[in-house]
Amino acid sequence: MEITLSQPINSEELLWFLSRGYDETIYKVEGKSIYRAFLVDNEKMLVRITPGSLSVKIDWLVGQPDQSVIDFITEWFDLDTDLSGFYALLRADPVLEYMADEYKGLKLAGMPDLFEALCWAIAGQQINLTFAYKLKRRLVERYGDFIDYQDNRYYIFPAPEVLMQADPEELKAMQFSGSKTAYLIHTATAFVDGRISKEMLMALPTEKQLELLTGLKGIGTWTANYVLMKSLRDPGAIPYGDAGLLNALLGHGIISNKKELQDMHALFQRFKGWEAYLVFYLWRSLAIKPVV
DNA sequence: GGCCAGGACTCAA
DNA sequence: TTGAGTCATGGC
Repeated sequence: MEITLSQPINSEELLWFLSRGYDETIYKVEGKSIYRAFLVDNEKMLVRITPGSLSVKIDWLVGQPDQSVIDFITEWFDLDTDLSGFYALLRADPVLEYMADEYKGLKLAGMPDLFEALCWAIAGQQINLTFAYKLKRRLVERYGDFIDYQDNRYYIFPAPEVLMQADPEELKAMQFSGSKTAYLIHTATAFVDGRISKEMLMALPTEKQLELLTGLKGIGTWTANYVLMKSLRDPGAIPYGDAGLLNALLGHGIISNKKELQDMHALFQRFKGWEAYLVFYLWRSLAIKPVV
């Protein structure tokens, strides 16, 4: 089946971003397609997603076409958002205007699954991304379900019910720190207890969302905003303090050191309503070469 | 070997 | 509310 788009997307940029040299566990990019397994009503599915310019092709390799998977993919790649407002702001900025052409049509790749987004953020706190992906792989391979298909194994992110009961010693043996171990189990427990869910968050205003998230152990300002950006798709979310963000701002000469952030705040002020996209594009700019 | 990594916590002042 | 110390381990 195919999703028809009203705005063209940059599928090459998307595929490149999704596979940008890290060892991702939860999906596989091969050629011009993305492979990902899903669990829908206890049924495991495997799809091949092939983004074009004005359409996204989805093939069910295992299972039957399912609307919830289509919705997930639409959200994952932010297919419905029109970026023209963002590009108008970029073009008005002498330092960042190049992004409007160079990354044109690049959609913010999100993480629709809130639990996965939180776990990923916890795993990635304060460590380099290469190591963070290693931790994620160990976690998913140990606790996640999977589908075997043509010599490949496709993993599904573990459910909170499973992670809640993980043995802390086992997590530590996978090189999760004591803190990360505790945070992961606390977070999984909060999901199982019904203290947090994506639906719950979606019904709240931003301040209450941040309050609920940062009320969980291990979820600080950075993580809370990170998941608002990647999972709730709050266009105004900014992961304050993010190391990559600060480095990108330094690289572009927008700030001159990591402690004086007035110019960063002024920049975001100008990008009201597109802050999350600005962060995503700044992250994107880190990936190939530092822009000096 | 030292600094940094897509931080958060606790505790003191 | 701000700052220092702590956790914890790999990557470069």
